[in-house]
Amino acid sequence: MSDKKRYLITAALPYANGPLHIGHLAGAYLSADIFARHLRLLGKEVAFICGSDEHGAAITMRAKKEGTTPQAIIDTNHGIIKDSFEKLGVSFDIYDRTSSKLHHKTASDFFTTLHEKGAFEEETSEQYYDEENNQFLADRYIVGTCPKCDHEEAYGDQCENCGSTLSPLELKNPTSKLSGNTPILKTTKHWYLPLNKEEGWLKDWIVDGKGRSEAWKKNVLGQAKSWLDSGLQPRAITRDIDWGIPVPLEGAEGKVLYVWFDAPIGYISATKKWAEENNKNWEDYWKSDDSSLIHFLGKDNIVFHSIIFPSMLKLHGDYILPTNVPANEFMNLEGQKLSTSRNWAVWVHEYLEDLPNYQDELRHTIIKYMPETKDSEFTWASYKEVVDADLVGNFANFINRVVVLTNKYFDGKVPDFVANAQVKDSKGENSTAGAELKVLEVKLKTLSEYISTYNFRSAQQTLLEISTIGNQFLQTNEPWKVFKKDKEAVKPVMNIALQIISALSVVCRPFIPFASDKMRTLLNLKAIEDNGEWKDLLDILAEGKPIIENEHQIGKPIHLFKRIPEEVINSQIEKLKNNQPKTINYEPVKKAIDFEDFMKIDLRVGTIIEAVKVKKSKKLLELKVALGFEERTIVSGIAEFYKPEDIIGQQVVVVVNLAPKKLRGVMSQGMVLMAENEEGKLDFVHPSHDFGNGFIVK
RNA sequence: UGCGGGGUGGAGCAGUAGGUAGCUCGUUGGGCUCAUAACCCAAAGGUCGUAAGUUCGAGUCUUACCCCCGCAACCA
Repeated sequence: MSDKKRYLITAALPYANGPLHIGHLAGAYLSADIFARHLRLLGKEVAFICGSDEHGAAITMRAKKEGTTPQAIIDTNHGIIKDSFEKLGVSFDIYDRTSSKLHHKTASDFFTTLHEKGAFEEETSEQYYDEENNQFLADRYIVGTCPKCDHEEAYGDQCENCGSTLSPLELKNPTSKLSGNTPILKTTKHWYLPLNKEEGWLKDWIVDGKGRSEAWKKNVLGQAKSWLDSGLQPRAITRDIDWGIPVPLEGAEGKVLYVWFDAPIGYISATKKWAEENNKNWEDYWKSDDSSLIHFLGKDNIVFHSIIFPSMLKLHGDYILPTNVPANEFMNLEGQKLSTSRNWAVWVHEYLEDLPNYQDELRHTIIKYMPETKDSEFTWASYKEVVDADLVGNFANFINRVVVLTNKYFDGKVPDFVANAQVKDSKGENSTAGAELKVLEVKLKTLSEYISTYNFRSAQQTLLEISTIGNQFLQTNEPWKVFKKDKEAVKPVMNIALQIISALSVVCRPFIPFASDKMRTLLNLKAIEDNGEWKDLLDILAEGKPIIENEHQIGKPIHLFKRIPEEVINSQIEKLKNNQPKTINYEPVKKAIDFEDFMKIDLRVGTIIEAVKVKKSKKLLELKVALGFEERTIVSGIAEFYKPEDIIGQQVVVVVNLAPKKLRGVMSQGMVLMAENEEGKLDFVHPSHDFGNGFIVK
């Protein structure tokens, strides 16, 4: 860890078009929270910044679809998200929003400064415009016929049939996905950030590590490098929509800053607001070499935080560059990708409602399975397993044992610490109280080191090792046996055990803050103010002194955690499976065609007689279809839904006069008709009774 | 197709700078009874995706291939 005086920690701004789910927590917020809490406990100056990202076309479209306003959408979601973070104990110093006045001004000024420095390029071009919706169309909202392979549903940026990269202007018969109409061409002017000019120093900085004080994670470097290697392109930073921050230039009416330009500036405006409210100077955090800037995010945001935002900061001047960009990969849920549209997620606000006061349990499980190096998975079964084993059996049980024994034998008073008193260590070897305190000190340092180097899973494991050692320590010393014959000999044992749980009450805080508070109450110790308590602990231990004083009176035993009943996880799994997609987007009806056009298509009934998977492809099956008068080889993209052996004998409808087309090296002579539902699942279209082959369908 | 990540005992994962293969859960046996049927000890179980190469020595480096996941659609 770069040992700086001040730390500016950001977590990616959640997009306010939906609530928060566990994937978000796993991606950025819990790691950031652990990191920030740890630094505060070490007595560092910390600003932990986040807020809602509230601009962008997706929000306006959602508003249109739901018949409401963008403002209403962001107000609702900002409220839910903010509340979820608070209740879960994510300790932002400020959770701001990009629709705020201050942010508008900050982003606007930032743009102006860059513009005055001549950092942008202007370019006028023709773009498709949907007259019904009064807006320019993003590439993905235009479909048409591919100029290369005549596939009829190519997108504005790419044809999924032949894989070629396209521009919307190349498409034949372009159609707006919004209205189904043919869009018109309009000229429009946009400002571009010429990232290609920044390549030089970015390479030095990212690839060679020039001017960086910390090693970056492998996945982050990999992503950033691949962007650099493929050559950076100028990126448009303005858009023709009416929701966002107006471009502060003459002749730019009706244009706004593109969200990814305005969003990261949100970190700056939020810092300003926080500084104002707390009597601090925001520039100390953003413009001083004493400060370390660390961006936490999920992998989809790597390019913005490693390349684009640093370029913006550098071009603006005065700003420091990020020390590190610790990005996590993605978390899956019960074997499947999290998906907002399919409602396949554990929503944080729903979790908090269903399982109130189980915040630490969720935090612990997500940290345990945090996708630090690769995608990981959350299952309710593992949630129960981890809570029962780690939190109940190991952690809380150890604390409970100590508290019960102390109450039983010494009326809840801490017996005296004697440094050279004889005790057994966790392995059963002879040791002294002082030596055992050293063992604890070493563990605390290891734990601290892991957090500082972004190894949060290892850190959590180290935390649990401390209570494991505690459990072993009790086992080898057997105070319940010894007490019967030698009360004095039990005193140093219980003292050490109490030292350990006192330390735990502090160092567990970044992970399970609610338990930390309960432990302080239970032990009758001063409430933690997140201000150097961990450092104090290490200082005391370094002097060989005990953490909790002799004769200190602790409270009565309580259960910090409870086992998760089987019914709870069953009902959660049930709930997940019953979730239906909330909205269905029906494809717009295509343009009318003549009867003659329709009759050009020759459809026939056939039967699949052979099926094998096409090598090197995941979607394609090579089928042999009997059509009566002949047999055809047809390649069909159904491998994800059907096993080859299961579809032999299946009757199908085939387009027999479609021009042959080579797919993955196999010539396909026709097309099997399939119905596709909103999840993209495919099913055969076929006669409802066994029918001969080769007959016409009309 | 381009790019990123990965393939390690039954399951889920660690393996940092090449030198006896670790952890959690599960399984089996034992111990303890202070504790939330929690805790502690021990055992069984792996040719580290495949093939070749570098090396005295490779899970760890090189090359080829096979397989899985993700990003290339403003969902961390």
